[in-house]
Amino acid sequence: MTTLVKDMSSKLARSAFDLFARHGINNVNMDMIAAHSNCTKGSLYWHYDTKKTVILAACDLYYRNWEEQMRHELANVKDPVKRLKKAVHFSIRHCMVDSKNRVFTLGIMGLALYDEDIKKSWAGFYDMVREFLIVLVNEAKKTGRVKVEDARRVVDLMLVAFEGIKLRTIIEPDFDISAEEKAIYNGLMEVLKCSE
Amino acid sequence: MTTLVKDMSSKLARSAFDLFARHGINNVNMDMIAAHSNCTKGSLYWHYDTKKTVILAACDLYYRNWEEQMRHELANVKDPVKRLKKAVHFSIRHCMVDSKNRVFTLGIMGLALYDEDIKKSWAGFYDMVREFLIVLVNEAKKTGRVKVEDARRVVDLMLVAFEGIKLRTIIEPDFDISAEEKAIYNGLMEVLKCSE
DNA sequence: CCTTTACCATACCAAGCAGTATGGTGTCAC
DNA sequence: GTGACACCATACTGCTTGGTATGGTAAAGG
Repeated sequence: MTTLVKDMSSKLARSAFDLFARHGINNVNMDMIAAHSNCTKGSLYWHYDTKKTVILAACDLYYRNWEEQMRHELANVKDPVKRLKKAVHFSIRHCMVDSKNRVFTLGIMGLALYDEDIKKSWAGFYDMVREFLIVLVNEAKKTGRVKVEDARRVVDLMLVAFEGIKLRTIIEPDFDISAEEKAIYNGLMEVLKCSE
Repeated sequence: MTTLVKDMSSKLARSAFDLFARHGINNVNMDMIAAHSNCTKGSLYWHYDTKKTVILAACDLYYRNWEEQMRHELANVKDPVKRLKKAVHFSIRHCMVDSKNRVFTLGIMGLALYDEDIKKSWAGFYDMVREFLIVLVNEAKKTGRVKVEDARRVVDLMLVAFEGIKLRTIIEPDFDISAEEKAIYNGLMEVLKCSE
């Protein structure tokens, strides 16, 4: 029986993202995505040419979600130093502590090793995040309360440490990332030359 | 025609490592490994039960190689601060700048996402490296020339930044890691509170 | 000398899964 | 009312690749 759904593409992408984030991208097949979306594999292929296009749609969903929530976090924050701190806090909570987002993005990194399109997709998001944080660091620097010579350099270092901490959760199951949130925040802020 | 080889297991592991390091682990199949080793797939399976056991053997080879070369690097270095510096320098050259080792270990990280045995193998190596560096930092601290409160904390941060920099090479093809070697070294030494 | 090990050449299997086919119905827009 | 779109149920294909089978020979060890 036909079930017409408005914005079916988005619904499928969201459904796919949920499964990818819960089980790991490589443990999810197209049959599972169709079943989880309450439609048939034929319908899924009506909207998406390949599994890769589904993965890329899930990526876009993730990027959009990050932007939207980051904008919301900083909406009523005027002070540049506070904005920077809140941005880092949010990133830790959203991309690291949130296990679904963490599992998804680690899976994307794994795929980026072998697939050019997925690599470019992630690189685009990574660049966007970096430029965004560089702007925040430069604004904080203008206040005189943050002593940073090269905003780009400290943001780069902070971001690689950030991704490295996510990797660490793969190999250390006992690494309680929620409990370590404050220590992680302090470590990353120190890298940004912005410690209390 | 039979070709008997001494220490065939090691030869196969080394051959496999070479292919994994050159093409990426997921792009290498058992037929390729047999061909590259100048033997048949039947022979390969005589020595190794599964592809996974081949990968784990290649890991052990990598770990052994790291230990051996690190020991060699520090053989005639007595000064604790010099030993720490040399260790970090060597790690950058061996695990990051060396593209084969970098490709191999990134591939292992990708597999560790989904396979418990590979995860444990890598975790074991990671722990060994960490404990080793903590000892070096503590010895350097004793000289009074390195101001570190918590050796474990700074080594952890340095290691996650290290792994994060490797990830960055996946998404930034123009990131010339050899050219950046000095900047990377300086950044990591700063994290270790050991900058010049 | 006999048994076991260590290989060989070659074919084969299985299994999973991405992706396609097909004949259909319901919905929507004009 | 008609054509295009958006789905359906179900079967099917292809294909890659890990892993196995089989009957063999050469080398090694006792």
